[in-house]
Amino acid sequence: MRASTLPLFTSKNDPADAQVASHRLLARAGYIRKQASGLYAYLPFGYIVHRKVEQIVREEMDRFGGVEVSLPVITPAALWQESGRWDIMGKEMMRMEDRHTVPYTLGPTHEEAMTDLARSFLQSYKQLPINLYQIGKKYRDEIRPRYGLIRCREFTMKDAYSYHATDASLDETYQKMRECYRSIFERCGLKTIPVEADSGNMGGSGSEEFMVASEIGEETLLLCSDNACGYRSNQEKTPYICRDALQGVSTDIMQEISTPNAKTIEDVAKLLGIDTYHFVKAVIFEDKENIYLCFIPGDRELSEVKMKNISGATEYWPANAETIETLTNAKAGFTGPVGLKYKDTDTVTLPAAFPSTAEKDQNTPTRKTLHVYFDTHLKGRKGLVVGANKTDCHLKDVNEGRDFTATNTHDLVVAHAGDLCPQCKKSALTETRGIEVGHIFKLGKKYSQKMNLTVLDPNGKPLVPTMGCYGIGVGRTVATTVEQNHDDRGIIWNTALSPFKTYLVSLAKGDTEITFVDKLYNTLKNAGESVYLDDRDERAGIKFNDAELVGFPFIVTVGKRTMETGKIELKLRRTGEKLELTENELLEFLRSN
RNA sequence: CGGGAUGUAGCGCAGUGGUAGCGCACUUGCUUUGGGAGCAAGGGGUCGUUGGUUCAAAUCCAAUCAUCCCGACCA
Repeated sequence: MRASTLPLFTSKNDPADAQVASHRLLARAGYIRKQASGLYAYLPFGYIVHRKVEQIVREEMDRFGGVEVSLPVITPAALWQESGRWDIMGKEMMRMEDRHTVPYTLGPTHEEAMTDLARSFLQSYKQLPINLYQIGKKYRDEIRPRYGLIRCREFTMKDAYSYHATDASLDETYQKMRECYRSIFERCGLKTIPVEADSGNMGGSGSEEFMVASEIGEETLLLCSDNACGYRSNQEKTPYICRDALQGVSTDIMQEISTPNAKTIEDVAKLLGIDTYHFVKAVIFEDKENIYLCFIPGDRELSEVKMKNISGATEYWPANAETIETLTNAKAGFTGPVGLKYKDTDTVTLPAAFPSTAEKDQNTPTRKTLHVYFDTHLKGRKGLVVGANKTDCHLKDVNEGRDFTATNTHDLVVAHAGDLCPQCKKSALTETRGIEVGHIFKLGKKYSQKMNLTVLDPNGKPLVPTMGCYGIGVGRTVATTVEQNHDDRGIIWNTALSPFKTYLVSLAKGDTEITFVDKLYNTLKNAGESVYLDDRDERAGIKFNDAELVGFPFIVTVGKRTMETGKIELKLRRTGEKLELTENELLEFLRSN
């Protein structure tokens, strides 16, 4: 292709809103252009790269047993109502109505749509397993789009959904997809870290995220410092294992102490000279129908992800001051597990002072239910300091099992670097930031069940298939590849993703030289080489700079010097290494690279 | 949704009440021509929008929209 046909859209200025390398370079090198916040147009080079990633994904998915289909971008709300997610998905779902005021969504994901398609033709276990995928646009009304292609409101995703008669079959496909994803990212030249992950409100069990390590990553990964162990996990998912399980020294009888105006754990810890580790922190949330009371070690934060997974809560908020006072007889900051007014068991239907605000039919009880959770690390602890459920008072020398009982224990707190690896239980965890580019997980029967997808099993009995779900962000793959492969002059593509393999800089003046360049260009093309000829009427410097900015792997320069020496100059974009080659040597080089 | 900031030419920016500017880009001509050329001459903006204050508003005030940053949420 020639620049006179397929122009460059490079710019000397960085866009003012670009914070990160991939955004800055993709914009400046003319690959993408912003149309609105989180919405990007792909210019010719950008779209070529995008299609190349899609094609790699397609080839590998096909190789590992995927079957490509294409679903509408718009999904009727009815399908989302069937799965129950219409109300659960929050404001990030783009919603719309047609002229008849029928509600739809611009699909943020397609579990429902694909399962609806699958149930239209799946009738027998003999048709399983099947792994259906599509490559298409997804929409999420992100609170804050940022980092160019890394966090958009419209983005292209490959999403696959597999259906299985047995868990063993699901596991087999899941393992294939693990292999498939490794292969995809390797072909793209993208180094990813596969980590154990939380499956969020998708539901399900086994889950692996493919992360790209990056300081701009929006997720935190915890890795075992012992390579032999190899444990890698999303912080959201990582179980907390305390490194030094200290026991409080005192086993004295529990006593009440006055702690006026000491509301935070830090205040009281300072007052008493006791480490926050020995405190019990109470975190209270409520939603329309429930109150969630979580007790965790005082030196830790509650993991809302873990809390959500355990409680099933979706739209909740921190309990307000009145709720806490009514619940505990004390102001916020003095809640503790000893002598809780309403707690006999772990879940209690509260009195009328706690009306449920859920708008349901009259038969629904109008009282909230209290759920009490303890972090496992509180089990068996002695010498604790806890809120006394009395304003300005705490209790010290509190022993679990004697003064209160931690039933309903869960892993509730956020793990951090320095905690013990939950796998080898010997080494400490270290922390890295990461960007998620792919995610595979075992979904289970959540959607197939709710959407009434059944096939007949060998005995002629209905069977609800179990599902897997596998996603890759195409734009994110492009962006993170640039994040990993650039220098101060521009992007550095590998041959698999580069819009063109060779950037042919023509410095030709006069008919002889121009004829020579045209001939070389045609020779390369006829040899099946992907080559971009910069035939613009520009100065050498501009062409060299643009060539390096757009980042094709090989830069070939032809001009007066070529005429004099008979040698063509080849520069390797990545290393900067220069070679002087004859035309045949050049052809040979390109053929083998 | 909370906190902060910014909207002036295609892009990047200056302009604190008195005739709308700079760099790059763009057009034309001449010179130059292997690492972002020089000279000359040009074109292009109802200063985000609406309202207010004022003899006078890009500039002050209000509202509104948009964009960006920090936080909470998410692929």
